[in-house]
Amino acid sequence: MIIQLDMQSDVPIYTQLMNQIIEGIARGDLKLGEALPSVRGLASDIGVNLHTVNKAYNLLKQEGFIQIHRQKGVVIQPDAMPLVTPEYELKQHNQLRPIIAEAICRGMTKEQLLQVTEQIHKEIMHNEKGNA
Amino acid sequence: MIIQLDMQSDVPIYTQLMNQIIEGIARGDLKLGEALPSVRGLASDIGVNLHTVNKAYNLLKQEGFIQIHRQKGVVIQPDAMPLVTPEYELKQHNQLRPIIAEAICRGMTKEQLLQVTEQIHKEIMHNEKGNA
Amino acid sequence: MIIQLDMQSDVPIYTQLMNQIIEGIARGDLKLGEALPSVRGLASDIGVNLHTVNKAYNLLKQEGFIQIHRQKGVVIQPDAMPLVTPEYELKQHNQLRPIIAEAICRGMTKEQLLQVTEQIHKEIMHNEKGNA
Amino acid sequence: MIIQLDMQSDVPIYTQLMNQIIEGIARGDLKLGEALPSVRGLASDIGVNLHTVNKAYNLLKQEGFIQIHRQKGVVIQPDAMPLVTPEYELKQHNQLRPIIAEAICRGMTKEQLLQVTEQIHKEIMHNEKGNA
DNA sequence: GTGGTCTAGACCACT
DNA sequence: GTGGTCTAGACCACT
Repeated sequence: MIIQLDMQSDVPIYTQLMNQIIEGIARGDLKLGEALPSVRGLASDIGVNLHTVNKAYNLLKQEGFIQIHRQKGVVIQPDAMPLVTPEYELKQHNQLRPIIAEAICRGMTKEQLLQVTEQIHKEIMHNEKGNA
Repeated sequence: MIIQLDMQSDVPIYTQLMNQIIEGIARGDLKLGEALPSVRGLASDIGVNLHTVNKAYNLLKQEGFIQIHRQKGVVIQPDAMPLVTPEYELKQHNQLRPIIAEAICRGMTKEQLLQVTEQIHKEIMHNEKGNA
Repeated sequence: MIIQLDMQSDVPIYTQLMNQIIEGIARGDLKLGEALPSVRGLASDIGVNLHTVNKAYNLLKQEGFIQIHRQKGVVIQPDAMPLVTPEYELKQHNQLRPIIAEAICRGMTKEQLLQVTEQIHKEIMHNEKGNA
Repeated sequence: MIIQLDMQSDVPIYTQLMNQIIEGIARGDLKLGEALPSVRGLASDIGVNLHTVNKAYNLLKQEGFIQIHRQKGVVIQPDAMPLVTPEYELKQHNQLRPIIAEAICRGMTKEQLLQVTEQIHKEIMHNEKGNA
């Protein structure tokens, strides 16, 4: 999978990394149980410090997206993705709310908003290679 | 309008302030041309640093949501809200994408995602006092 | 509160730090809502790197023992300590089991084991200064 | 005796192995003088590295739980288990202390703590096949 | 070779 | 002044 980072962005690199990996899973580029590059391997590939990759991996592990084995390395969670918990619903709500509020201010209709959402959903699922 | 801040959150206070004001406009609590409290007034009202309110106001001005006059003070943009520019569309896209990707990972269907979006849209518009 | 670290121990420093703070709360030396030293302050006080303190603080925050405010600094969770969750019970069980098994091997009776437990409990609660 | 390893756990495998064998002795599944599988045999049985089994066996030997003979192979210490030495008491104390401190923080009473200890003791002794 | 821990040091965001 | 992020580099534990 190709990781694309924007070093100018004010989104922390480790967050961008997490997002890229999560999207990789969503679109099926990364299959459940599939191996990810080692911390040092990925770090040197994308030209960032090992600790930055480590932080991203550890947070993904905490949230249940990946497993880290001390010797075998890192794999996408083989059993099942984390589910929609109440905590997640709250987090998602808090993330979406200001985005939707701004859209309303700027005159987007509900229909336009839903269309954008659907469009992004399609973009992600489009290259989908089938993730169980 | 009542400002609700979460001092525990890791969302910067100035960002929360911006979000609250933008949502206030979206729901019609804040009308076009309406006066906002002075920097000092708001800061002491909600118990935050002067610089924090200042930063929020300045960013809102930059984005075109408010006007700041030396004499008249701060008012919601009287003429018209900023519109849906290509830059805004890009920003919105970049904000929504990782949220939608995570939702897909966790097994939310497109329909559930649209429902959540519609639900939040309704929440914001509900207390609407008419600025459509 | 005095922090005592054993630099020779194979228990990671950040874990020792966590343990010391948790025991400080247990014995009432650290009251709910009380301020803890800043990351850098504590690091220089006890002669370890800032990142080591940071890791301990962040894990304690994750588990709900402390709150971290970006500017105000670090405080013991003011509202209430984390409770006995099923996850915690499992963790505790897994920690205690091998300890108890070894004690049995070495010929300790159940009574002796309970006595040791009670003794340590008393040691911790002894200097207790009253924690709500 | 059945060895149960958790490859996901961050407890090192050699430690898990040691714990399982010690618990096997505690519960009487492994009798004094009883033969243990060879390093190679056990390693291939449970699918772990030779060195891992070796490390576990060597540490168990150091602590006096097993004997390793060039010819006869590995046996549970035939004469008597290691006893409660001052060093062991110190180690046990250091292991139990942070566990008990956290339990106190989370609001467990002394009685609940003793109950958990007793419960685990019973779990281990229950399948006991007599080596009291 | 893998991740884990720790250090030293820098710059940034926030208030 | 506070914590957050990132780098460069080292040694260790585990297999």
